[in-house]
Amino acid sequence: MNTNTTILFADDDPDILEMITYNLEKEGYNVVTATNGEEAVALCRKVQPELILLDVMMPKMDGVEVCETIREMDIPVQPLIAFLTSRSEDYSQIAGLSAGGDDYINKPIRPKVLLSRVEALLRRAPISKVEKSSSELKLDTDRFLLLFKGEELYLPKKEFELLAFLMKKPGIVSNRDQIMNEVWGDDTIVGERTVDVHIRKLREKIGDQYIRTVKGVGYTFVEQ
Amino acid sequence: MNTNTTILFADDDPDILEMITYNLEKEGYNVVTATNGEEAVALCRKVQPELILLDVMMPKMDGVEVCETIREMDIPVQPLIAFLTSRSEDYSQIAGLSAGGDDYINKPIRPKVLLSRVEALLRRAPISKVEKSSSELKLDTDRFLLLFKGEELYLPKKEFELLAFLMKKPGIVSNRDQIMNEVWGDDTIVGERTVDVHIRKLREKIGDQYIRTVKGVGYTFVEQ
DNA sequence: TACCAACGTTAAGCAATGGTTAAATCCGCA
DNA sequence: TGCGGATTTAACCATTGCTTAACGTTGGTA
Repeated sequence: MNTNTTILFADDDPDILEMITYNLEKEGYNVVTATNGEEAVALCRKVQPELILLDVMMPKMDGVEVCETIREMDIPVQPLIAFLTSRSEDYSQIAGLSAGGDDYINKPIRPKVLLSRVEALLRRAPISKVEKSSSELKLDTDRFLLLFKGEELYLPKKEFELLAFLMKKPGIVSNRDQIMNEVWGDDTIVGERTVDVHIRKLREKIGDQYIRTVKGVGYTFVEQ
Repeated sequence: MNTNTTILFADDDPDILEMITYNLEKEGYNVVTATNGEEAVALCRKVQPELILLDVMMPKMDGVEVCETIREMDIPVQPLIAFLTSRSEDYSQIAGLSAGGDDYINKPIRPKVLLSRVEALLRRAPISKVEKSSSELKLDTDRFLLLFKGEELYLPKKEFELLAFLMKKPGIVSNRDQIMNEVWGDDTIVGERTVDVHIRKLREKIGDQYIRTVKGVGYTFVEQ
């Protein structure tokens, strides 16, 4: 059975909450529920679920916000996140997935469909989920500071955002376009050398070993 | 770009085929198309795509049958499979996903939605991380590095892409035209000896035993 | 054996790319 | 408005990696 798998389910409708919980528990999953976004974030930190089912429209914090918050959280294993929504418009789907979501399930929810989907999501989750943050270097996005070898280092905004972006996907190579879109925004156009200069300033502060250049491709954060 | 990612797209409607192909290629994916189920299965075996987009209703063999056939195939890496359908009934979704599909996309297809979905699927795909192959030699396409006898080896872009291309179809002989089209692109024309030189540099780094020359035909990656 | 085509090898030149630096500009703030 | 740090640009430099050309080697074939 699925007794080792914890699913966090967040929805503001108690009827749906109850129905889905019943169905998931019948399959042997551990289910934890939240009725608003803030509760979902708190519970995620506490129980560290494998999968989160997020209603998009919720009080306090909507699903997309919750997703973004969780994706920036410093937790050992990032959960899978699937959105539930009755809105089927394009923009909603894109907003959800680009916020770091893994799937999108339309309301009204049919238990059997949901179970199939949950199964498919978990089946595909990477097996080796031991994601360790480098011990010497930690980013505190709330306080906007960098913990480097025990000391607190305040970085300028752009440098901080650039480092945060790279650290979000350690090991994965991001190209200049991706970096500029994410850190500067789609509408801002800056010169080719701008990124380099910020990379240089970061390397000046934290050393060369953390950011690797992949020529012709981009940059990547290297875990130590 | 996504030049290392091949997507097989199967649909019996040539208009949809063209539109989606255009959009995927714009993002840099390699797209291979089929107009019926049997063709899809044959092409899957041949090109070994990372992702297959399957129309559910097709002549000869429907999408679900294709999926089942592929999931039973003995290929080095099982592709991700997503279904496309205009039927949104429950039974169809469940049939699709329990046949071993990874996702379900409703028609009518909106290009932007599809691209988000494709991206989300590939982002999380365990198979695209470390290419399964000989124990001594592993390619990590996200990190742009080669794991060779336990050590990390950074290869220059072209060498990496060339090796990735060959390793994608171990045992299958690729001729120079195929290699140049895939690694260099259709529009770039380089001399005959260029490929040889890159092959040589690769052999210098990983030894002669992995890449075999088939005179008059091309090169092939040899599994150890 | 002599020839030819195909592939291998080498080194050199060149183009692309990123690194570096300093100066200019921007921007918030008093 | 002027200051100071942050950001961006521009110009130049260094390095890497790509390509080519010239020549060497091999293996098949008449």
